[in-house]
Amino acid sequence: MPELPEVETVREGLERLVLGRAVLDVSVRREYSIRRQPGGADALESALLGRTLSAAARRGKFLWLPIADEAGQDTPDSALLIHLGMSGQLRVTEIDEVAREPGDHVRVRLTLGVAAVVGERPEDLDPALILDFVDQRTFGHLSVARLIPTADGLAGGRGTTDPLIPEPVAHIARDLLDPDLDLPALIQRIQRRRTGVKRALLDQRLVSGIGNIYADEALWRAELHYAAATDRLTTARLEGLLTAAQDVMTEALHAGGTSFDALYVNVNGSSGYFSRSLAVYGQHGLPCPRCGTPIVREPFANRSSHFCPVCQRIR
DNA sequence: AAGGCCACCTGCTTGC
DNA sequence: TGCAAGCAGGTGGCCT
Repeated sequence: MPELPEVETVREGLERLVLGRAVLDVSVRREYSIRRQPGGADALESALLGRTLSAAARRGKFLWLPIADEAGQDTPDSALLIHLGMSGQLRVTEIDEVAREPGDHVRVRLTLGVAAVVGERPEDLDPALILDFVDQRTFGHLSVARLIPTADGLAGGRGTTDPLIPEPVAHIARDLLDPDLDLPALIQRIQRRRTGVKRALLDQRLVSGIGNIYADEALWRAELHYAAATDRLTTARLEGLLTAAQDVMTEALHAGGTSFDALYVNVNGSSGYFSRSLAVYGQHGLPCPRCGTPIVREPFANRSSHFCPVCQRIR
């Protein structure tokens, strides 16, 4: 499901709904979903219980919630790290509405305390919440990770000003919506690669957040073939491609953001509103919106590439 | 040692 | 109808 726009939509939902809340209970229903957690469920639980979720940050497709001892304490040194994989979702529900057992695909359930604001009267307190990590295919995962300094000393990602990043995310490059992204440097790094341009777009160590959908959409907008050699692309061409990727993800983010209600943190990429705006992804056999030629799907790196055989030629 | 392949897991769709 | 193969939005690790 989730590429950058979907994960950012989830981050915004978390920022709105769970900040300042304490973790009251941790229930791991599928060990595999916390396979990256050293020490397993016990370690996850003891790292989270009683701690406060103090921010909602994102770089590329990785999300993290820094955890503090108490609301407002010093800069946290660890965070709850979440990757949604192919099919992950987060759902927030008021505890009173959860009368029945979690559904089959709920892999981890957190119970979060009331948002404690000093001076607030009890009747004004928000109710406790359930935060469910739902994941059909279980490629997603969740763990508590140490926060370490960023390589460039700048903010770790969207949603935080701290120059810190979870250790397992340190190798992930800044994404195209990150204000601290160095675009000229990225273009040079791409030109120094000897590979096909789509492989470069999908390499999260080079630029993060782009997945198969937005890679195909950006290549179509920039009129580039997925296998075009990176070391033969001009700076102008690459600027056009990266701008197209920025545009398509920004548009998807705006479309995704509209389909939200207050207590449902959703991930809805292809089934959501934006799927109607896709030019090539999943559109094989349908006419290219630019020239009318039927869109083609070809095997690529154990998945598929969708493109217009006329607009996107190798030269 | 950069580049590329594949396993990891579940469930739905397609085709014989 | 039944069963197998194909397909799905990601990525870490391992091979060359």
